[in-house]
Amino acid sequence: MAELKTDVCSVTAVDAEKVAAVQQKLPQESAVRALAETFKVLGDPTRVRIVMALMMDELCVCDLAALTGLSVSAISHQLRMLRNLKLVKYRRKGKMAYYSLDDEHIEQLIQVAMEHVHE
Amino acid sequence: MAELKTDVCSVTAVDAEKVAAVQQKLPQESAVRALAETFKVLGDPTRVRIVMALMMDELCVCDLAALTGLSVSAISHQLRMLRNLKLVKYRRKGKMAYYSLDDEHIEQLIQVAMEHVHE
DNA sequence: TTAACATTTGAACGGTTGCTCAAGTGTTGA
DNA sequence: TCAACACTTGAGCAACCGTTCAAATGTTAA
Repeated sequence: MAELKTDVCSVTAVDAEKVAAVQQKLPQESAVRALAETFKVLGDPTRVRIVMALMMDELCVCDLAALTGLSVSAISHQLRMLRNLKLVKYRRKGKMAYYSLDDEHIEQLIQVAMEHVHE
Repeated sequence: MAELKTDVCSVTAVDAEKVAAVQQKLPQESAVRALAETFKVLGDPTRVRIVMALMMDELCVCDLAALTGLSVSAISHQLRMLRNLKLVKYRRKGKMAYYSLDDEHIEQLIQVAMEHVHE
């Protein structure tokens, strides 16, 4: 009865119409992955602290290290990740690298998530 | 010159005033952790698909398994996580368990994150 | 040029995560 | 009562993550 590629798991209670309708409206693979990546990068306490700190001020790597109590190296690794996902940007001034947020949506995300955790 | 507990990493370029001001405004440990947990649970393609599917319709476990191509067991494990974080709820009807979203903020989060990934 | 320094990078490590498989729970209908 | 079924749960395993440590990069100032 299952027309799709897998009847490996022979589920009989599937509401095929509903599933087909929903499946059609789901964004494609790549969009889902990009969405998950964005959330994942915010899914770590250290990176949340970094982002929230940068919501308040522009800060250099060692400021962030002092703020979090972590090593400069650890912070740099995390900043690279945030940079790759386009959540933060930085400007160089001599030896220093001053980081700030790159996207106004990020503050919104933090805001809405705060409302969720506060029930 | 560093007055705090660790001068392990003897950073000299820290802007102490800025750091102190930001640190004071950062939410406390537990709030940061709760925030990160919320993002982390959305930081996986399978769970994103589940949540987006539930934005469109109420679905049972095997509907979601069919939708994603994963095993019923895998879906159930993920639903437990979403349940624990209060992102989804369910009602029982006989043998079936029908899942739906538990929090209107989740849809907002997905919405805002979509705007971010679409540049 | 050289030393000092802010930052970045790569390797390596323990801990975590997402899946599968097998077994368990509880409901339905014969 | 019993088998079928929808779902849940626990163990186990490979892949991934966040940190540290050591080394590299690139800038400043002597």
